[in-house]
Amino acid sequence: MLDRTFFERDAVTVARDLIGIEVLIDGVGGPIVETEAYDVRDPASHSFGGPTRRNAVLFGPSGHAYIYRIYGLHWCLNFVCAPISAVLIRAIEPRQGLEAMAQRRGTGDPRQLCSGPGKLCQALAVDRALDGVPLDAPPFELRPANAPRAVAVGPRIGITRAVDTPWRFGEANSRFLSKPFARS
DNA sequence: GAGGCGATTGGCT
DNA sequence: GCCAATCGCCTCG
Repeated sequence: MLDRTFFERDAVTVARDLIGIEVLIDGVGGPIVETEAYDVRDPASHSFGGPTRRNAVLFGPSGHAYIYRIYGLHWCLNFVCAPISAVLIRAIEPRQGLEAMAQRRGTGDPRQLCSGPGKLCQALAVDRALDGVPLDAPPFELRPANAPRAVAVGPRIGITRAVDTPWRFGEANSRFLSKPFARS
Protein backbone atom coordinates (compact mmCIF):
# COMPACT_ATOMS: atom_id res chain seq x y z
CA MET A 1 0.00 0.00 0.00
CA LEU A 2 1.20 3.49 -0.81
CA ASP A 3 2.09 6.01 1.86
CA ARG A 4 -0.89 8.18 2.75
CA THR A 5 0.96 11.34 1.71
CA PHE A 6 1.65 10.06 -1.80
CA PHE A 7 -1.23 12.03 -3.31
CA GLU A 8 -0.69 15.16 -1.22
CA ARG A 9 1.60 16.57 -3.90
CA ASP A 10 1.17 18.39 -7.18
CA ALA A 11 -0.42 16.40 -9.99
CA VAL A 12 2.61 16.54 -12.29
CA THR A 13 4.86 14.93 -9.68
CA VAL A 14 2.27 12.32 -8.81
CA ALA A 15 1.60 11.53 -12.47
CA ARG A 16 5.29 10.78 -13.03
CA ASP A 17 5.60 8.73 -9.84
CA LEU A 18 2.52 6.65 -10.62
CA ILE A 19 4.21 4.95 -13.58
CA GLY A 20 4.89 1.36 -12.55
CA ILE A 21 2.60 1.44 -9.52
CA GLU A 22 0.14 -1.43 -9.53
CA VAL A 23 -3.55 -0.60 -9.26
CA LEU A 24 -6.12 -3.28 -8.58
CA ILE A 25 -9.90 -2.98 -8.29
CA ASP A 26 -11.43 -6.05 -6.70
CA GLY A 27 -8.21 -7.83 -7.58
CA VAL A 28 -8.28 -6.90 -11.27
CA GLY A 29 -5.61 -4.64 -12.79
CA GLY A 30 -1.85 -4.24 -13.12
CA PRO A 31 0.95 -1.67 -13.26
CA ILE A 32 0.12 1.81 -14.52
CA VAL A 33 2.00 2.55 -17.75
CA GLU A 34 0.46 5.90 -18.83
CA THR A 35 -0.88 8.97 -16.99
CA GLU A 36 -1.70 12.63 -17.54
CA ALA A 37 -1.64 15.50 -15.02
CA TYR A 38 -4.41 18.10 -14.76
CA ASP A 39 -3.51 21.03 -12.52
CA VAL A 40 -5.75 23.60 -10.82
CA ARG A 41 -4.40 26.43 -13.01
CA ASP A 42 -4.67 24.30 -16.13
CA PRO A 43 -7.26 25.43 -18.74
CA ALA A 44 -7.66 21.80 -19.81
CA SER A 45 -8.62 20.63 -16.32
CA HIS A 46 -12.21 20.03 -15.24
CA SER A 47 -11.50 22.02 -12.10
CA PHE A 48 -10.60 25.13 -14.12
CA GLY A 49 -14.16 26.47 -14.29
CA GLY A 50 -14.89 25.99 -10.59
CA PRO A 51 -16.90 23.32 -8.81
CA THR A 52 -19.91 21.59 -10.38
CA ARG A 53 -21.78 18.47 -9.40
CA ARG A 54 -19.67 16.40 -11.76
CA ASN A 55 -16.25 17.59 -10.57
CA ALA A 56 -17.08 18.04 -6.86
CA VAL A 57 -14.66 15.29 -5.84
CA LEU A 58 -11.77 17.31 -7.32
CA PHE A 59 -12.36 19.93 -4.64
CA GLY A 60 -12.26 17.39 -1.84
CA PRO A 61 -9.36 15.63 -0.11
CA SER A 62 -6.54 14.00 -2.07
CA GLY A 63 -6.18 10.25 -2.42
CA HIS A 64 -9.68 9.67 -3.75
CA ALA A 65 -11.00 8.50 -7.13
CA TYR A 66 -12.55 11.06 -9.48
CA ILE A 67 -14.65 9.42 -12.18
CA TYR A 68 -16.58 11.11 -14.97
CA ARG A 69 -18.29 10.16 -18.19
CA ILE A 70 -16.78 11.37 -21.44
CA TYR A 71 -18.53 11.68 -24.80
CA GLY A 72 -21.64 10.30 -23.19
CA LEU A 73 -20.48 6.70 -23.17
CA HIS A 74 -17.04 6.11 -21.66
CA TRP A 75 -15.80 6.44 -18.07
CA CYS A 76 -12.46 7.95 -17.08
CA LEU A 77 -10.56 7.20 -13.87
CA ASN A 78 -8.56 9.91 -12.07
CA PHE A 79 -6.69 10.08 -8.77
CA VAL A 80 -7.22 13.34 -6.86
CA CYS A 81 -4.05 15.15 -5.77
CA ALA A 82 -3.62 18.31 -3.75
CA PRO A 83 -4.85 20.88 -4.33
CA ILE A 84 -7.77 20.67 -6.80
CA SER A 85 -5.71 18.67 -9.26
CA ALA A 86 -5.85 15.14 -10.59
CA VAL A 87 -4.04 12.48 -12.57
CA LEU A 88 -5.87 10.72 -15.40
CA ILE A 89 -5.03 7.02 -15.61
CA ARG A 90 -4.69 6.41 -19.36
CA ALA A 91 -3.28 2.88 -19.61
CA ILE A 92 -2.50 -0.16 -17.47
CA GLU A 93 -0.52 -3.28 -18.24
CA PRO A 94 -3.07 -6.11 -17.81
CA ARG A 95 -1.69 -8.56 -15.27
CA GLN A 96 -4.29 -9.62 -12.67
CA GLY A 97 -7.76 -10.91 -13.53
CA LEU A 98 -7.20 -11.28 -17.26
CA GLU A 99 -10.31 -13.42 -17.67
CA ALA A 100 -12.57 -10.82 -16.08
CA MET A 101 -11.03 -8.11 -18.26
CA ALA A 102 -11.46 -10.13 -21.43
CA GLN A 103 -15.08 -10.83 -20.63
CA ARG A 104 -15.88 -7.18 -19.89
CA ARG A 105 -14.02 -5.93 -22.96
CA GLY A 106 -15.25 -8.59 -25.33
CA THR A 107 -11.75 -9.39 -26.56
CA GLY A 108 -8.89 -11.54 -25.42
CA ASP A 109 -6.23 -9.39 -27.06
CA PRO A 110 -4.06 -8.22 -24.14
CA ARG A 111 -3.16 -5.01 -25.94
CA GLN A 112 -6.82 -4.09 -26.30
CA LEU A 113 -7.79 -4.57 -22.67
CA CYS A 114 -6.45 -1.47 -20.89
CA SER A 115 -4.71 0.67 -23.55
CA GLY A 116 -6.83 3.80 -23.09
CA PRO A 117 -8.76 5.62 -20.35
CA GLY A 118 -12.15 4.33 -21.48
CA LYS A 119 -10.89 0.83 -22.13
CA LEU A 120 -9.32 0.32 -18.72
CA CYS A 121 -12.45 1.56 -16.98
CA GLN A 122 -14.48 -1.05 -18.83
CA ALA A 123 -11.90 -3.75 -18.08
CA LEU A 124 -11.82 -2.87 -14.36
CA ALA A 125 -15.59 -2.26 -14.12
CA VAL A 126 -15.13 1.39 -13.15
CA ASP A 127 -18.23 3.58 -13.16
CA ARG A 128 -19.89 6.35 -11.19
CA ALA A 129 -20.25 4.12 -8.14
CA LEU A 130 -16.52 4.59 -7.46
CA ASP A 131 -16.58 8.41 -7.76
CA GLY A 132 -15.20 9.84 -4.51
CA VAL A 133 -14.09 6.49 -3.11
CA PRO A 134 -10.80 6.55 -1.14
CA LEU A 135 -7.87 4.81 -2.80
CA ASP A 136 -6.42 3.23 0.36
CA ALA A 137 -9.33 0.86 0.98
CA PRO A 138 -11.22 -1.84 -0.92
CA PRO A 139 -12.16 -2.25 -3.68
CA PHE A 140 -8.97 -0.32 -4.48
CA GLU A 141 -5.52 -1.71 -3.83
CA LEU A 142 -2.40 0.23 -4.80
CA ARG A 143 1.03 -1.35 -4.58
CA PRO A 144 4.40 0.39 -5.02
CA ALA A 145 6.41 -0.31 -8.17
CA ASN A 146 8.73 -3.26 -7.78
CA ALA A 147 11.30 -1.86 -10.22
CA PRO A 148 12.20 1.60 -11.49
CA ARG A 149 10.84 2.40 -14.95
CA ALA A 150 12.12 4.52 -17.80
CA VAL A 151 9.50 7.30 -17.89
CA ALA A 152 8.77 9.08 -21.18
CA VAL A 153 7.21 12.56 -21.31
CA GLY A 154 5.06 14.24 -23.94
CA PRO A 155 2.05 16.47 -24.63
CA ARG A 156 -1.36 15.30 -23.49
CA ILE A 157 -3.75 13.54 -25.85
CA GLY A 158 -7.21 14.45 -27.07
CA ILE A 159 -7.56 17.88 -25.48
CA THR A 160 -8.21 21.22 -27.15
CA ARG A 161 -6.73 23.62 -24.59
CA ALA A 162 -3.12 23.82 -23.36
CA VAL A 163 -2.27 21.24 -26.02
CA ASP A 164 1.49 21.77 -25.76
CA THR A 165 1.86 21.29 -22.01
CA PRO A 166 4.07 18.18 -21.60
CA TRP A 167 2.15 16.53 -18.80
CA ARG A 168 1.69 13.05 -20.27
CA PHE A 169 3.90 10.38 -18.71
CA GLY A 170 4.41 6.74 -19.56
CA GLU A 171 6.64 3.73 -19.51
CA ALA A 172 8.67 4.37 -22.63
CA ASN A 173 8.90 0.83 -23.95
CA SER A 174 5.54 -0.56 -22.85
CA ARG A 175 3.43 -2.42 -25.40
CA PHE A 176 0.28 -1.37 -23.56
CA LEU A 177 0.23 2.41 -24.13
CA SER A 178 -2.80 4.10 -25.70
CA LYS A 179 -0.35 5.67 -28.18
CA PRO A 180 3.43 5.45 -28.45
CA PHE A 181 5.59 8.35 -27.26
CA ALA A 182 7.52 10.29 -29.88
CA ARG A 183 11.17 9.30 -29.97
CA SER A 184 13.45 11.86 -28.43
C1' DG B 1 -35.12 25.22 -22.79
C1' DA B 2 -32.11 24.69 -26.92
C1' DG B 3 -27.64 24.09 -28.85
C1' DG B 4 -22.76 22.99 -28.79
C1' DC B 5 -18.91 20.43 -27.19
C1' DG B 6 -15.69 17.14 -24.77
C1' DA B 7 -9.24 14.24 -20.90
C1' DT B 8 -12.84 8.32 -26.36
C1' DT B 9 -13.63 4.30 -28.85
C1' DG B 10 -14.74 1.17 -32.59
C1' DG B 11 -16.32 0.44 -37.14
C1' DC B 12 -16.21 1.60 -41.88
C1' DT B 13 -13.99 3.81 -46.17
C1' DG C 1 -8.53 8.81 -41.96
C1' DC C 2 -13.41 9.94 -40.98
C1' DC C 3 -17.36 9.71 -38.19
C1' DA C 4 -21.21 8.39 -35.15
C1' DA C 5 -22.60 7.24 -30.44
C1' DT C 6 -24.58 9.72 -26.33
C1' DC C 7 -24.78 12.38 -21.72
C1' DG C 8 -23.61 16.07 -18.53
C1' DC C 9 -22.28 20.67 -18.34
C1' DC C 10 -21.92 25.29 -20.06
C1' DT C 11 -23.67 29.37 -22.47
C1' DC C 12 -27.14 32.10 -24.04
C1' DG C 13 -31.89 33.61 -24.29
